[in-house]
Amino acid sequence: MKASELAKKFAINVNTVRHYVRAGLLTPEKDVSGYHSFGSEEVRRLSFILRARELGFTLDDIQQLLSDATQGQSLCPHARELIELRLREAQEKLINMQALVKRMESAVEEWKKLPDCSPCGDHICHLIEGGHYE
Amino acid sequence: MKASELAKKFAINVNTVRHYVRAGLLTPEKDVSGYHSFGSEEVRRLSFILRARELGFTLDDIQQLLSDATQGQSLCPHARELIELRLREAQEKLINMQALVKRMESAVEEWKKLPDCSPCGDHICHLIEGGHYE
DNA sequence: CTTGACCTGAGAGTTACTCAAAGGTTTATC
DNA sequence: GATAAACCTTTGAGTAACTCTCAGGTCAAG
Repeated sequence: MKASELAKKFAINVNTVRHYVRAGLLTPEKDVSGYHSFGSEEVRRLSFILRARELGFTLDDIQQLLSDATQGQSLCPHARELIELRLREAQEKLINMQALVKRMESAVEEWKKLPDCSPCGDHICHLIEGGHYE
Repeated sequence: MKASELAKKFAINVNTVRHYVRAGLLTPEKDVSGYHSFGSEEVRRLSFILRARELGFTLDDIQQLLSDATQGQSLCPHARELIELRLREAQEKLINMQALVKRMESAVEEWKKLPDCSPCGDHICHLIEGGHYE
């Protein structure tokens, strides 16, 4: 199976496949003409990668898990540790995003009540400069 | 005022100040020995930059707003357009983050019920491979 | 045999910093 | 006056996870 076929199978960009090859997450063989040849093992690895990605693991995490696995170690404890770390990070990021969206929504609301102004010596943009949205 | 003094005044990293200079957001003069000299205009610009950043504008957005302003145009309409765009983007990102955190939380919960397994021919890591968290 | 549709690896671009290296300046001390 | 510490500067690289582009090789059809 060539890179483009693999990409189509999983409905991802072919460049993403190549990116994973470059990063060492996938290690396909090569045919005589230098084309990648992905076998069923590589298909299974890609499926693992995509599922782990959906769970919030970084590519580095996934790389570690895969190399643990090929060394015959049980990677479940490692996976448990990692996801709890990534979960905490994601929760924190989520809180920040929520606060940002709230600030933006407030600003948009407040600005509806304010007129546009021409710039003068004292203002770059009074919408942004003022403390109106807090 | 030198870069380090400006950074201290706003409690930001001095490298951030330099980054804004490099990006053209701040345009300080130079003294005889080649040191940056930030005047009150630059202080006001940095204050604008930081406030706009808090509202979710990108540095590129901010650059545009500032250059509009120096060209004597009213940038309020532009600012309104931009923030509505950035707000929609942020809302979408927020929804994705919420879904991700939910998936992660479900996975952590489900995994508590499952034992670790040694890797065998059929599994890389059954925690991740299985459909247990959906 | 040439055209067009593939494939490859390598390199750059994205965001907003952050850090480090190499070298110039200033200040204090001896 | 020499020197060392503590500044400052510009420049280049590193971060995450792709995405895109480029130059060049391969292959099937007409």
